[in-house]
Amino acid sequence: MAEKKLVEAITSMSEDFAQWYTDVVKKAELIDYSNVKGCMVIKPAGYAIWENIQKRLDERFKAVGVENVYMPMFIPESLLQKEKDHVEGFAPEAAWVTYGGSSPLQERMCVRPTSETLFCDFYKGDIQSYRDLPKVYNQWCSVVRWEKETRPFLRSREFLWQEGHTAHATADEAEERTEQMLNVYADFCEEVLAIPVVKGRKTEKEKFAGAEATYTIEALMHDGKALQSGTSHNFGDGFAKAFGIQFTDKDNQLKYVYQTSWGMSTRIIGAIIMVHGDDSGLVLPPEIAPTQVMIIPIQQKKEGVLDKAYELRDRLKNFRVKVDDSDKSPGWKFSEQEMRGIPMRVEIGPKDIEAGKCVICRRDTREKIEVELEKLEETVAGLITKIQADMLDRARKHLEEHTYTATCREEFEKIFSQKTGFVKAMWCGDRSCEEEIKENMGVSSRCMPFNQECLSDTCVYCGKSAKKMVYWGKAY
RNA sequence: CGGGGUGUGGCUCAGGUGGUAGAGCGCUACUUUAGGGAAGUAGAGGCCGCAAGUUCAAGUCUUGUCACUCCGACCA
Repeated sequence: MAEKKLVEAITSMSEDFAQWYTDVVKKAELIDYSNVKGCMVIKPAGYAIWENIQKRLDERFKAVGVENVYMPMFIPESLLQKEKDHVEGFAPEAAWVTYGGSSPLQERMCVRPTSETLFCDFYKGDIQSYRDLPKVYNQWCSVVRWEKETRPFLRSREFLWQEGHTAHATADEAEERTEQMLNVYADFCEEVLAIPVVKGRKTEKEKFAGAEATYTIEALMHDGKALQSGTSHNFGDGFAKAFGIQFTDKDNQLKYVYQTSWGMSTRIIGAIIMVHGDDSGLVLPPEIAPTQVMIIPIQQKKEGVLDKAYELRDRLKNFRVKVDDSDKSPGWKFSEQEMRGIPMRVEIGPKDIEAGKCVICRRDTREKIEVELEKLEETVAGLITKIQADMLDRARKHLEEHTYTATCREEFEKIFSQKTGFVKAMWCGDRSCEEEIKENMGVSSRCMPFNQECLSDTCVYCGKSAKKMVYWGKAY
């Protein structure tokens, strides 16, 4: 966190975290509010981040055999209704199309809130033999959920995401794929976004509508609230039975397929903001930053300064680098670079040129480093790696320092009344108990982590015998 | 879906008891500046969210309506 706030336009985190978030989103020019309620205009700076996320995630998908497709954006009502739990889960927030031009439709269609039903309908006709399996498809698209309260990136009525949908011959294979994709997300978050996550399984109450099991990665924001950052669902053969997706196996028996789905959305940009940002604005990990280095000329109208800046840019062509040659003052440009979260800037002015040096300033620590011009490339390369690693370390430290343990109800309630973060505690496994915790304490189960520990023998809330260790927290 | 708040230049807002529209910032041009949001001069920009009503006269009063926003419940 920044010690000193240099830009007045951004509310400090400690004063009002929600306002800070909005200020950062606006000042970094990631989005603009649109006149369409609950929808946002993603501006170049924001969309470029999403493009990098797409690129880096998509290459990881391809490496594990995923193929991209595109499905219709409309779902006829009858199709949506085929799986009972699924309809109940999504109908309340569906947007309906009832007219085509001026004539009413014979059957209304919803704008996809998610595409399980479309993939199932397609797979039903496309899969006949075990030779057609597995299907490992993904689509990049937008979906619509009629949210009542919206916030940039975290919750909007339309958002961008990818949704993977697979079909397999066996339950084991489906389970394997579910876990594999969760790991792809977790690795992506840590290695590319520098966001450490807790991997685990959702409780029955929190799982996806229609799923047999939902796995999740949970990240912890700066204010101690949790953000579900990616999910992977194992559907078993539930959807296959509802939609009649059958294939003839090697033994000439007709069988139902086993399915999975998994997704990550633009919401993850909210996580980047709230995990790494500080009081001066956005802080982007170099791996995902659309611009990694901003070169800022000082006294740029002096002979040779701009030329030198362009020369440095050309030397750094292996990185994503730009020169801010606008007619603003240097101080303005510094602030601008910081609000936008550009990982480092290179300051170059007459004094530097004379001394054969430049000044590099890291965005994450604001440390200023004097660098010999001959060593520019290697210094920048080193800093990119260093900043990325340091950001992950700091985020991990924050996660660890805000993860508490409770073994009795009194302790459990005390922690949440005083602090925000994750609380690890044992749970009996009863839905009613979980609901009571939500009701009385305002915290939900985030996940049952894969790394289980036995903290005690009894449920932290009701005292019955404990079945699972759960991460609890307030969530976005 | 329940509760609160706000609508006046691009943005943030000021406009007691009704009298015909203002400031700061931003924007445009020029000049001087330049190592942490520089300064001067000159400009451009508003049927005051919308619709009725009261009145000689409505940004201001009445009613309705729409939009946005915040806090809860529901959700990625």
